[in-house]
Amino acid sequence: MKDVASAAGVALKTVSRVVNGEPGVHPETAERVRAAIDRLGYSRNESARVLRRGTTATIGLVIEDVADPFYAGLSRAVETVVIDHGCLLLSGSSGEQPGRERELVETFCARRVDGLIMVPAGDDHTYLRPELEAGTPVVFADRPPGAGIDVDTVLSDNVGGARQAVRHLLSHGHRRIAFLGDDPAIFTAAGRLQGYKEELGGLFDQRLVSMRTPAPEAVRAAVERMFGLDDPPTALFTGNGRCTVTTLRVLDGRRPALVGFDDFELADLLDPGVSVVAQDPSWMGRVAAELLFRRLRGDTGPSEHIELPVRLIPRGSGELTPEHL
Amino acid sequence: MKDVASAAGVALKTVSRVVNGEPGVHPETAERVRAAIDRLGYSRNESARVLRRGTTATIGLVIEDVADPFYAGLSRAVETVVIDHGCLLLSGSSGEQPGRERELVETFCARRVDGLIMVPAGDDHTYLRPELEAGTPVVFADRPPGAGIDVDTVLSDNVGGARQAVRHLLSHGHRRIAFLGDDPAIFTAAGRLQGYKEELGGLFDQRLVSMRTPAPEAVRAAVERMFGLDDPPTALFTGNGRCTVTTLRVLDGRRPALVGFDDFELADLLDPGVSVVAQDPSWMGRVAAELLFRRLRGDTGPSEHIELPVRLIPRGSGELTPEHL
DNA sequence: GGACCTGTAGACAACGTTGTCAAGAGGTTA
DNA sequence: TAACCTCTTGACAACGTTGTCTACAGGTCC
Repeated sequence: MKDVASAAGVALKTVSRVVNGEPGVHPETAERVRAAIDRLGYSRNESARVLRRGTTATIGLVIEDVADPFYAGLSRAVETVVIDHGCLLLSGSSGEQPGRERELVETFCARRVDGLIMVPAGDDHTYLRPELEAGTPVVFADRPPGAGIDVDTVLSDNVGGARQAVRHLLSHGHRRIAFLGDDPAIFTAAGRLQGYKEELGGLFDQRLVSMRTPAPEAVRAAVERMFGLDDPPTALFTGNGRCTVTTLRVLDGRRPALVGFDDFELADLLDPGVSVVAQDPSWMGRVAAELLFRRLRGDTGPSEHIELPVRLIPRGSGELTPEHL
Repeated sequence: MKDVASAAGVALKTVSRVVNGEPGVHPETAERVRAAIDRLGYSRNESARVLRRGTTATIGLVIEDVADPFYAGLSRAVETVVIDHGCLLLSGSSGEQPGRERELVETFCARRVDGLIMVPAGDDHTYLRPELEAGTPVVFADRPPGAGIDVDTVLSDNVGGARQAVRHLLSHGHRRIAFLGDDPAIFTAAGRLQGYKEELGGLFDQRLVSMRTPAPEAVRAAVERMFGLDDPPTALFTGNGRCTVTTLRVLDGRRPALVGFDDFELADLLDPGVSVVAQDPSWMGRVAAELLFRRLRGDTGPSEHIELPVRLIPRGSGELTPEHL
């Protein structure tokens, strides 16, 4: 900028004014400055600007894994909103490790992001307190913060969605409905288990429940165990996209009725089509990002807790009856 | 930092030394400083550090769309390498729009990213010249830069992969093999078309080729047209993941042999399993990122042009014979 | 002609770091 | 005792912006 100024024969501040489109510069002078800028290939140093202005126009996003389609969709939506607001997105994947989550958040904060959107991996977020007190808005998506932290949150209706899935299977005559879910330490998994239990009521049977990381071997073992029972399940409810896909792989010819939580590409092309309780990751991302920008615009109302509805999409697998087996 | 210094009763510079783990600070003093840091919840302002040091420890990544599984996988791999090097990742999706690509790159450069990895959307990258001359390393992934720009590039073997696919279908007795690809303005699509033509030789028939954005209606129209011919195709080669999936959707009962470029989740669960020529997006991301960091460590050798091999995975659909129809 | 605008331009400090240099305390060597 | 070294510490400038304040020229109003 200094070079541009001397090249154009004006003061530093005048260049600054031109670059920022501030008024009070003679058109002719501005033209001369712009010419010098082009000639020198100058581009403003954002770090200095940030330092001076105190705002980075950068949002941090912490998710579990960009390579997971659910979070990829969420990311894309967040990114779109962020860019529409003239900001940039720093993102990182926690890989479901609380330590990594915290590292990412702290790194983002050291870089003075204006705001933070996170899908937490851990359940202790007291480390956020200094940032929150410093006024950095934070929005939690998909899962709520741990105890003692109250911030804006955007969740899916996990309990309701699970109840809907189970009700659907019940209405098709099933009484032995198994649940294959993720580790119950994960908020969403716990909520879906709760909905499953609530809707099942007296039909609940602990032997038809398996909650663990959806690794192929673990799921296979659980499925084998359940189908080896005297009264095996006639229907399955799978707790998330990964569980659904893994389960489909290990079913291996068996054709129980099945409803999965989370939609996934090609669910309609399988035979039978896979009925799912669909979340909308883009919607979640958009809502979270917009909430964040409302805070950045100065909204200081009490923290919001939004629950997005989910939608059951029948495609065949969830409409199979016990007689079909 | 100033506050920490006065709280600990030392000079600014001493705090700086402690924060950066520089030697020459008495352990006792350092302890006092660390206590003050904890007490005040201080965290270093990275913007100021960047301004002073001139390096941002930030890498920019421009891709086509994070929500596309191929780019999501690539992103994740890049992110991992970047974080292992103590840097952060700024990312953005161009949505296949050259203008957006350029905006993203320019914004990243204004923020002084240390390096840039990009999947280009446009074919004119002369705008990168000032940055390249300023010494910012850039790596192109998946597609090469436009004319006049010579930088490190990591591509898949598009021509070879297409030849492999076509050879596979030929070897199963097919002579009427259609190609459903993306817009040939896209480098990868053009390369795959070329491989298809080369391998097909005299069997090439323009009527069996459709190259356009894989929108459902367009693909459906192309498929209907081809199957309405007097001598319809007995096999299809689809030019990328999106084309493959869309084609599967519109085939609607017809069962030609099929090989797709790009692997996708669940390809094995469809009936028949979908044979594909698989790229490895993680590998591409990792290679690109490692190349970039080699440049950042000072490697100034001539620009590298890496071509990653692809692998044909037979799953059933590509092994159907014409007689099967 | 003086007071008062308005439009344009520049001087200067400040943002929070870090690199450079200098200085004081204390010990060792000649 | 002087000269020299090491260890620890601090003063200060600089990074490239932008906000604030001031200055000047020219016009308008009384």
